[in-house]
Amino acid sequence: MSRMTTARALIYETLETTQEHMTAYQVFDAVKPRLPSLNMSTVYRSLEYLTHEGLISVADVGEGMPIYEAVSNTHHHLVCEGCKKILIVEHEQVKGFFEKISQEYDFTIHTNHLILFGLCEKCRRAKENQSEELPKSLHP
Amino acid sequence: MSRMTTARALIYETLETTQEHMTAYQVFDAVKPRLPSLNMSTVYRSLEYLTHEGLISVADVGEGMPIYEAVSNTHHHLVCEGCKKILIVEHEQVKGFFEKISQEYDFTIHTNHLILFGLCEKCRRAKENQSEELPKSLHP
DNA sequence: TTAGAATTTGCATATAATTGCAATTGCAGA
DNA sequence: TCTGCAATTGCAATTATATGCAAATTCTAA
Ligand SMILES: [Zn+2]
Ligand SMILES: [Zn+2]
Ligand SMILES: [Zn+2]
Ligand SMILES: [Zn+2]
Repeated sequence: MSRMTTARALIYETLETTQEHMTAYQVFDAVKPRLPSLNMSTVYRSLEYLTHEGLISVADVGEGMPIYEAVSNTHHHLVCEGCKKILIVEHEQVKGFFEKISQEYDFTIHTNHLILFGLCEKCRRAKENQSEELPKSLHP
Repeated sequence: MSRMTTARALIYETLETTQEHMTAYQVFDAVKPRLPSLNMSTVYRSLEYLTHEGLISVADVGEGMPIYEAVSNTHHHLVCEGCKKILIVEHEQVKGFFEKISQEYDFTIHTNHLILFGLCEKCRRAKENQSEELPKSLHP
């Protein structure tokens, strides 16, 4: 049977308290003082465990390492590929879509932290003022 | 200016021809015979480049390494966390949602390969026949 | 063509993440 | 409380991915 050990509890508590996205290393740095024996393997394994239990979520926002956060108020993100800004999307805006897909494909969706990439309004405008520069050999 | 080099072109061609999801290593193995000097660093850098150009897409389906594929017919996936099965979702089913979010947040969505995790119908039923087993200390 | 500038590649190295295994810890039952 | 089993952890080693830099390649324009 699986166990909620000291390491796992402290890691979860940290994410829950911080209420911020943290990388595995940030979690390690935050918990280490309270659990000096803590090892990076344990951090990785605990994060995987907590994710699997649905207590935290992990997201790759394309900049370096994946980030983890406690699952409390379900939400999602828009990540701008231009300025790297991360916006929050309320679950309310996504719910309907999930339900539709669930029904259509008879599939229960667990994903609770959707990451959508694209361009924010500012970056889109900035880009419109440049001529497209495709690699030459791919030009029509 | 960026260049469509031999390595990049062969890597893209491989993904385009195969029409399958491939890991970085599978791409390497497939291209190496035609370009013996090929190096894994180049594979990783080329895949990153092609992704950035929007020619291929990358997805982490939770099983081992990320997988790459040519962007041709836009589609998405449902990944069952029980049996690991990967279903295809037509873009038609997603389009409306993307448009709604785009308008609501004034954000141009580029994401073209959405991965949603959950449970397929079979695995959901299988699970319903088990008593939930939460870690003891988290029980209410 | 050919020279020169700019980009990309290979290689070596660094960093991130995973895994096998023995030691430790947590839990259930006596 | 104590005992014994099973799950977890630390550590070392492995694998996956990223990066600095010099050499090679590609492109441009003379
Ligand atoms: Zn978030
Ligand atoms: Zn932006
Ligand atoms: Zn796909
Ligand atoms: Zn399934």
